[in-house]
Amino acid sequence: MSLDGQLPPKMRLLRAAAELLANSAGAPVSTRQITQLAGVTAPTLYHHFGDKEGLFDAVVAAGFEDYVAGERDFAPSGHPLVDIRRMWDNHVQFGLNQPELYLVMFGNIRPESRPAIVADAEALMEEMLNKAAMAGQLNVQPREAARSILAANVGVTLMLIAEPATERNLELSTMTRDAMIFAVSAEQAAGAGPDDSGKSSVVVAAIALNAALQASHSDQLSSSELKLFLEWLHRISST
Amino acid sequence: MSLDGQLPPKMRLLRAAAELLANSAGAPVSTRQITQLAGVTAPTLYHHFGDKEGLFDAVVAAGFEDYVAGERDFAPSGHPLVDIRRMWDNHVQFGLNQPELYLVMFGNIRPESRPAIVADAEALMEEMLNKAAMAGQLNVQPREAARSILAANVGVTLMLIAEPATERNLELSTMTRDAMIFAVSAEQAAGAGPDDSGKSSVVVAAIALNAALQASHSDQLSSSELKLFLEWLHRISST
DNA sequence: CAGTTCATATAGCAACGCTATAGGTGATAG
DNA sequence: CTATCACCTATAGCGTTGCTATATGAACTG
Repeated sequence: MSLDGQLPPKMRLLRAAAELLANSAGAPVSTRQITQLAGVTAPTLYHHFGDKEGLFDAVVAAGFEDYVAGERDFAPSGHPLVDIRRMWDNHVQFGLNQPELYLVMFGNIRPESRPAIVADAEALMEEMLNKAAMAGQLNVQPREAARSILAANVGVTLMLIAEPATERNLELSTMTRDAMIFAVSAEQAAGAGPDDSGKSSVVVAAIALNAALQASHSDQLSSSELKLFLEWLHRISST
Repeated sequence: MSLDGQLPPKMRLLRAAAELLANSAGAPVSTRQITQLAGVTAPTLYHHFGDKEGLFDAVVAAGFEDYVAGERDFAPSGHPLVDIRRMWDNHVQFGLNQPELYLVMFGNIRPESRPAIVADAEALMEEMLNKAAMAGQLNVQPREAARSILAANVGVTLMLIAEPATERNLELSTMTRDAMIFAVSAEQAAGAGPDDSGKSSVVVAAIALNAALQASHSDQLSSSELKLFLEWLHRISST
């Protein structure tokens, strides 16, 4: 251990905190661990950061710099809504790559006091949505859209973090993402008539059979009916 | 102070914890506060609940009972998607009415270990979505839809709780809610926009069938044909 | 050189979650 | 009625937490 390079103690504290935060599998990180790893005693921490939370805020700010930098790099694709998608995915990836850091940033919720970082993230997304709005691709006010999308983004990321890593299904993210983006985008209302050309007759049959399945007691279903049903559905699927 | 009625200490602990949790404006609640208010000493707490977290879990379980009861009361409106909307709103209201309790339930995220309550809430919503699926109103698998909606629901509620009460804008909730419900509902698409913005009604029918078949119990499920059938449906509906 | 300021260390406080141990209470068995 | 035993609660205290009052060293400034 010991980050005893010749760096100033302030830096060593930052790095120690970041490292411990990144590797502490869920367990809380104590100031004593941090100061020990930094090769420094307690008052130094409080001299520079005032607070344990102040130190964490500083770590978070540094992490957020990277996060934002990563965003801006590949941001201007010309299609704002595509950029929003990337932004969402980047957000989720950031959360999954550094869950502890992410939890300090977005998971430390307390009533009536929200972390400053949330406002920053909101502003970042609003800025991007503004471009979409100017391109006439937005259905609602950029600010409201940003808040809404970010809320869903955070919710999804938190839920993914809480899951065992083996079970994590990113489809939860993509599905929610597309739902939110679609909801705020202007393209949606395009051509969807209330009553379209009518569903194909095969599908109508499928729905009818569905109703029959629900209504009938299970005994009445012969295997031949099921076979027929299978055949029909098979034919549908190949169109 | 003192909840020294003649209730058993276990109850007094539960009530003391609930009360302190409800009124502790964001500040953490200590076991000493709880035991003092309950007129009891520390070991009693640990005898009955094993843990501070165990006690909180018990409080949460009680709160969740109320929450679920409130859901089921006005649930069966005949229109599952309407019920989902109510469920969402009820969730948000529950969070805003008892923010501390809510934060213990849904805000206490740790990597790789999610609170049991989340699974319960997910199951509750999936159950409701199953009805929608059987009515052919669903676009995706009920489970995925439930996870997605709940994630957004939690995200929105957390964000609202974190905001100063005076600034809370419930439109954030309604907007996100409608976006999510619309996204999973089958009514949206028909022939909208660029290609795959909506799934074909074939998939909708398949999902409905899948839900219906799984709901009808047992006898048929043992048939190998049915297994094949279900498997095949599953393959269609998860595209 | 004296004075001031900044940065770090010594030592320790109050509060935390939790527990080893023991005492008290009620029901059941002899 | 006594003995036993399981259950419940209290006394006292351990180890750790975030944090600080105070003191010491170093490094500029006059």
